[in-house]
Amino acid sequence: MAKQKQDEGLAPKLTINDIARMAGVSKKTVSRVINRSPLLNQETRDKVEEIIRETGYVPNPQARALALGRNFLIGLIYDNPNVQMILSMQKGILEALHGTEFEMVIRPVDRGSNLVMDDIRSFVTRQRLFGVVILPPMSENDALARMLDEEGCRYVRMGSAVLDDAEHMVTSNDREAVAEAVRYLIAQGHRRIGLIAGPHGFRSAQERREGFELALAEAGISLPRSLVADGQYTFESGLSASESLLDLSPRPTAIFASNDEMAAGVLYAARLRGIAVPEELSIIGFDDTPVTTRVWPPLTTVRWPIVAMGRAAALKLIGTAIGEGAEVNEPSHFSSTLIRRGSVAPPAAS
Amino acid sequence: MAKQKQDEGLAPKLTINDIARMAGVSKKTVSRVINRSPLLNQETRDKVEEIIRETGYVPNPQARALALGRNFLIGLIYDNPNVQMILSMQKGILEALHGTEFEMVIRPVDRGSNLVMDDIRSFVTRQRLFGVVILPPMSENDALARMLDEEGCRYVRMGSAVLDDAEHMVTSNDREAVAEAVRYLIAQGHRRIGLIAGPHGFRSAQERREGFELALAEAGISLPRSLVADGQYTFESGLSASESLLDLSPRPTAIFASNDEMAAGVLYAARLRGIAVPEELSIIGFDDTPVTTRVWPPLTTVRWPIVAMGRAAALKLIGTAIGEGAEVNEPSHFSSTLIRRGSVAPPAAS
DNA sequence: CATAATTCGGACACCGGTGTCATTTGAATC
DNA sequence: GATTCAAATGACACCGGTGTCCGAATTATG
Repeated sequence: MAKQKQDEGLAPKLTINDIARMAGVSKKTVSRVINRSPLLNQETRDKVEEIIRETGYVPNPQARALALGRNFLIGLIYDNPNVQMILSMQKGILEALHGTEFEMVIRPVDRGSNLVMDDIRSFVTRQRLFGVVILPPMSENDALARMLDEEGCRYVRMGSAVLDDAEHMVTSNDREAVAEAVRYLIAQGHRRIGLIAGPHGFRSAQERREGFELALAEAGISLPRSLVADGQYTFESGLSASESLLDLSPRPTAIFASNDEMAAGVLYAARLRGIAVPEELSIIGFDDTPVTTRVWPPLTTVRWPIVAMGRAAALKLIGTAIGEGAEVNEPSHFSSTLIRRGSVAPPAAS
Repeated sequence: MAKQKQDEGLAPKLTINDIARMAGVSKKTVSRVINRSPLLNQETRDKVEEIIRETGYVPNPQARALALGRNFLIGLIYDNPNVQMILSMQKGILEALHGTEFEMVIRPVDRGSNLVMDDIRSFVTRQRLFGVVILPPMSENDALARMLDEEGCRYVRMGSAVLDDAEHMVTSNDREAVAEAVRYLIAQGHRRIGLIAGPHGFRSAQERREGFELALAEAGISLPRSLVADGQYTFESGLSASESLLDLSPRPTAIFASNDEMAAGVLYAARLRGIAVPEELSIIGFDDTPVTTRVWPPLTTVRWPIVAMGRAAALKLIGTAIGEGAEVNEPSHFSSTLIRRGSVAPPAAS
């Protein structure tokens, strides 16, 4: 049982009382300065601010949290297997939070577990989170959004389409981005184009699929069921899903995979069978993760601005708090771009 | 200026006073039960615990943080470019923290910025962090450790070797792991083996280099300077560093890259030059990141148990707090294993 | 110039826990 | 049975902020 021996000779922390005494005002007045209360004499405000600056005083977040009944923490909730996306999102959120009093806490949850809801509820209520950012596919869960509303916890949902809840959405337009990618394949001369779809129940998977079908329909190309394979957004699933496509005769001359991991799986499968990419098979992925440039040939893909979206999400949450209360009721919409690398070529003359 | 309208009809949060009233004891007694104070009558303890269980009462972390002058947050500090490692580490830490009252907060810092120290100081003092985990190479910064000591902030340093500060270290033995990998190459018949080293100033880079040299020395193989190239632990640096090695005549028959990203760069460079891997060039990397299985051929590499190390680090920090006060003064040491995939073969007969 | 209206600042309670120290209780000792 | 002592519990201040409400100072008005 080690005794606690703390605070040996540390610079004693300044409190609001110290500042009040030094400024010759009451602590409440200092509090008003900190919180930018409008009903303050400019002189008083200047005086107190001066002292705060000189002393480098910073209010104790724990005390504020207790008094306000709300912590200065932004939660990040995800049940997503895509590490790259998660880290980019963290990066964006941290960028927005940097220099503010907010910190980010993270809660990965088990997709499928039926304790998820309780887990998240206790997460947000115990820590009295200021707000949370929810990543897809969890963000598509309306029950979760309702629960957060009930608990009085702000939230922003990242998504690939505007759901019923525009006010809380930060989105990218996956459907149109995929359509553009597929139009590019068609422009190169491809007609037999395979799709590796994402998992059922993922909104993004559906959006991407719709974009795929849209581009084909525009060009009057029919899509036999055999050219669509189901994947799980993982490398392994992309690898096995592509088997059925590559067994087809005639073989598709191009494959769109609904994310990069699966696209890497397609590439791997092609290699195993000795199919040359891009000469005999063109591949396009989605996400623009680093893997696209590590493999050979580097993969053509769709890039969506994850970091920027993370930043936007965090700003949307804390915007009111730090006094940038602009257009907070609009969904924030981002668009994606096709990144052309080496995995697409015109189909071999057949 | 939106008004704040909170707590509409939420289940009012239970406080320690409620529990005290229900149990017919003082709040201090309830506090003692919560904190497992030893000087409590067993009967009283049981009665209070019973009520706590029934009501599902959870103490307010903000209030505890204020009263104790210490928050229940574990910080993760890194200046490391390796996303995969960071996420694995997060995973390990979160695993250890799950079910406790602790949360994890993250602080990426700019390597090189001279504000780093102040940034971290304000991070740990403002939030009154319970403790922090520091990832390499930042973990090798002794000045940082001293500063944390001064501030009374617990810390654990992840590293590839035990520094002067064994008590706070969680380590893996990179040197021995690399030596084993290189012995494997030698056993396959390789004699001209190139090294792509990590950046100067990284302890892990030095350890890996030493392991490399050790294995060569054991086998009586000399290491000409030309067989060593400097990298930065990035894909691009691996790509360019391997240029000089592959230009050599005679060319090395194998290359050890100090991490997987650079190994992927070597593979890419080989592909650009039409050098067959593994027939004409064997490659071994380090870290066992997913990229090793995405490329062709899949890369032989060294796996170190990052998740387990993250878990160990977090447990080491909170161990005393949750009453598992075991061997906390020992460094926790982990060992790595060679993962054999497809990028190593005996050298072509020359 | 007296009075009312308005603005500004302060006293005090409170958020929900913990530390200190005094008090009560029961058993042990003489 | 009175005294002593240790163990168990409680009263109260305190951590460092914020909300409420009221009084003082300042200005506008009659």
